[in-house]
Amino acid sequence: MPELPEVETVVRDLRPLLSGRRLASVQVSMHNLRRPWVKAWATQLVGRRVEEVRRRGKWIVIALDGSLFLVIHLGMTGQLTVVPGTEPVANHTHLRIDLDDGRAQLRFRDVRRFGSATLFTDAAALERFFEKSGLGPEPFDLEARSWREKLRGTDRALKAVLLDQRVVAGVGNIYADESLFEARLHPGRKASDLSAAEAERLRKAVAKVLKRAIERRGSTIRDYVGGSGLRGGYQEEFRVYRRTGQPCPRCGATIVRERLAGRSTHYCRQCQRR
DNA sequence: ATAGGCGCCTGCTGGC
DNA sequence: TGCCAGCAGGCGCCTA
Repeated sequence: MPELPEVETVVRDLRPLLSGRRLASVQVSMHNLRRPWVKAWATQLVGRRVEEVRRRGKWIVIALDGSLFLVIHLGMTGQLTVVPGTEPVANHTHLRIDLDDGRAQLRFRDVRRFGSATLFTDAAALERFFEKSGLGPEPFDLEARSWREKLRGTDRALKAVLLDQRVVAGVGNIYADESLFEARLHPGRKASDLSAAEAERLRKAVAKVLKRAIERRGSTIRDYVGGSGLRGGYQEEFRVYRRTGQPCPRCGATIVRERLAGRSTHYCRQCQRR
């Protein structure tokens, strides 16, 4: 699911709803997510105050007082919302945390359970976690020179490079395809073959596409909703993703789909030449 | 060290 | 209508 624009939307939605609130009772489901639940969490979380809600790549970080960090990844089908506690509990809801206003509840729902929730007990441990995964720079902070060098240093296909969270954090299958279309680059092009101008075009395209998608509150194909349950709107602006067989908005040629880097990849053969 | 493939899960869609 | 293959916003582990 959720790539950077969706996660950013969740974070922006949750920030005013969670900041300053204290966590009350915690309930976890019997199913493990990607990582098993740790029973001790429930007691560790109770009474903590939310100091900050932020994003790093596709990770949501809820910073609590006492240097505790609840870190959530939405995987493919994760939903993190704050709803009235009286709202019926949807199936596949794995975590519920009551807030101290006595009415609202933070809920984590994840049908496919590819998501995760992890608790870090100090800032250094959280930092080590991101470091160990090699999480790359945020796309809006990408420095032109290091980006160019990074591309020059690998023979992999552009599609694979964009999906690699170590190269740039937050891009997934939708926005990789949309960015490559915006930059008029074939997804199968070898990164090392790009000219400096092409590399720069791609860097700008990624930022432009992600920025616009955030403005539209991300893309909802099936499961994704923002922090207050609202769907996204960027799917209405897709130019290649999931548009196989339809005309290219730029040249009218037919959009094709191919398997690349193990993922469904959409592009225009006319505008995106090898 | 790097790149590719598979498995983890559930649910929906389209073809027969 | 039913069945089954294929597909889905991701990532981590295993191989070569």
